[in-house]
Amino acid sequence: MTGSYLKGRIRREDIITATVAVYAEAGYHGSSLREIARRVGITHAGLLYYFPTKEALLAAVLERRDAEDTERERLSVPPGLDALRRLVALAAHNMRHPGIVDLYARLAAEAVTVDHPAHEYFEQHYRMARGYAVESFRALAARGELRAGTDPEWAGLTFVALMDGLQVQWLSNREEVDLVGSLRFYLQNLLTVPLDQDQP
Amino acid sequence: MTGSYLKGRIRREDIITATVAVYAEAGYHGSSLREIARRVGITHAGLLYYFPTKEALLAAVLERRDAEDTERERLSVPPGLDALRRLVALAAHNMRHPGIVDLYARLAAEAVTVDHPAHEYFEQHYRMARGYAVESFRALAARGELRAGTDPEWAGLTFVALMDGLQVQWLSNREEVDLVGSLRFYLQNLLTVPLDQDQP
DNA sequence: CCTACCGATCGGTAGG
DNA sequence: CCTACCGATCGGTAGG
Repeated sequence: MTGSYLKGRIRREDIITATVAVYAEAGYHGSSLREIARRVGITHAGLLYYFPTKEALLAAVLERRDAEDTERERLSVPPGLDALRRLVALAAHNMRHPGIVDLYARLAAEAVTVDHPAHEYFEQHYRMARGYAVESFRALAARGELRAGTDPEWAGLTFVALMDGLQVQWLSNREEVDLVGSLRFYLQNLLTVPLDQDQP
Repeated sequence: MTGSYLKGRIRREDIITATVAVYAEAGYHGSSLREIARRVGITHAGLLYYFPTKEALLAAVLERRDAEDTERERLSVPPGLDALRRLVALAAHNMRHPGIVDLYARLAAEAVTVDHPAHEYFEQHYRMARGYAVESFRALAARGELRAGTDPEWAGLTFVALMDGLQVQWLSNREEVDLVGSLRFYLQNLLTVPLDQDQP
């Protein structure tokens, strides 16, 4: 039996990987199936054999990201100081994979239009991220580790927005923008305890 | 004499206004000269009589924005607390003109690619904004109005990034995101003096 | 400013 | 998966 499902699964993964790269360079609307297919070494019609429409391909890209996030979530800590530390570590990790940062910055900006196929995805994505951050700040507040008068709602909202805003600036000028340092600065300003430490 | 320069100038302004709206909806790459022309009531070839290429039209859009900013600059205050207040007021003003917020969020994200025709514009734009914010925080620090241990460099960088990040989130969900409140929350957290007050 | 056109490119389909 | 094709749309030009 030559026809193995495995081969097709690998092909799909290859296509999605190439798609992420092309989206990062040109955005969703600016990308063409032909360019993506070229990088995989097939024709655009061949690509459409695996993903029937351009939109289905976008959905697959977002689904893979969700799957990765869920995998990470499984290992993840409950909301709190460690959770915020982990988000900073995630930002540091992203800086070593600029393509992913590119992709999300571009897609998120494109998707603010309600009729964009990824609009709902990002709305939900932001809501989840905000919720996680807000819960973390609430946990800190309960332990008296949040500065007096600091509203966990505001803190969570601004923290998530800051992560995104910093990423766009960092993309456009990687020398002048210290992404991780800025996040740490921001967090430390809200805390009554040191952000680091406690690990031997 | 029927051929008045005035008519042409007005036409150009009309075209730029329509362009801003279309960019906001579709981004630069996603916009077509035909759609822009349609809104002005001419053909796309007619549009190219006024702006010889698609890129020249983009340049005109950015130039007009710069002109408006310069006009505002003329009335503007020196770096300091009033300057930061004014930036918050600008954000509040932008919320009443979502099209402009849309336009800049989308263009900025598109333009992170080095070969984008607006790349240099945004790099310069961010540098200026950061510089203005940093100078403001420095002035505050000199007057002892900045919290102890707060680095003006970090404060300026994060403030500008926060403005941008909040705008994207606000665009995607205008009910749940309080843009101005978040900015005020952030600023107040860095200050030793009340952000408001002092005006009768 | 328009009509009329160009070559290029797009997403998608038919038919194997 | 490919070849071959479709209709639609793109930015730009010629020629008035």
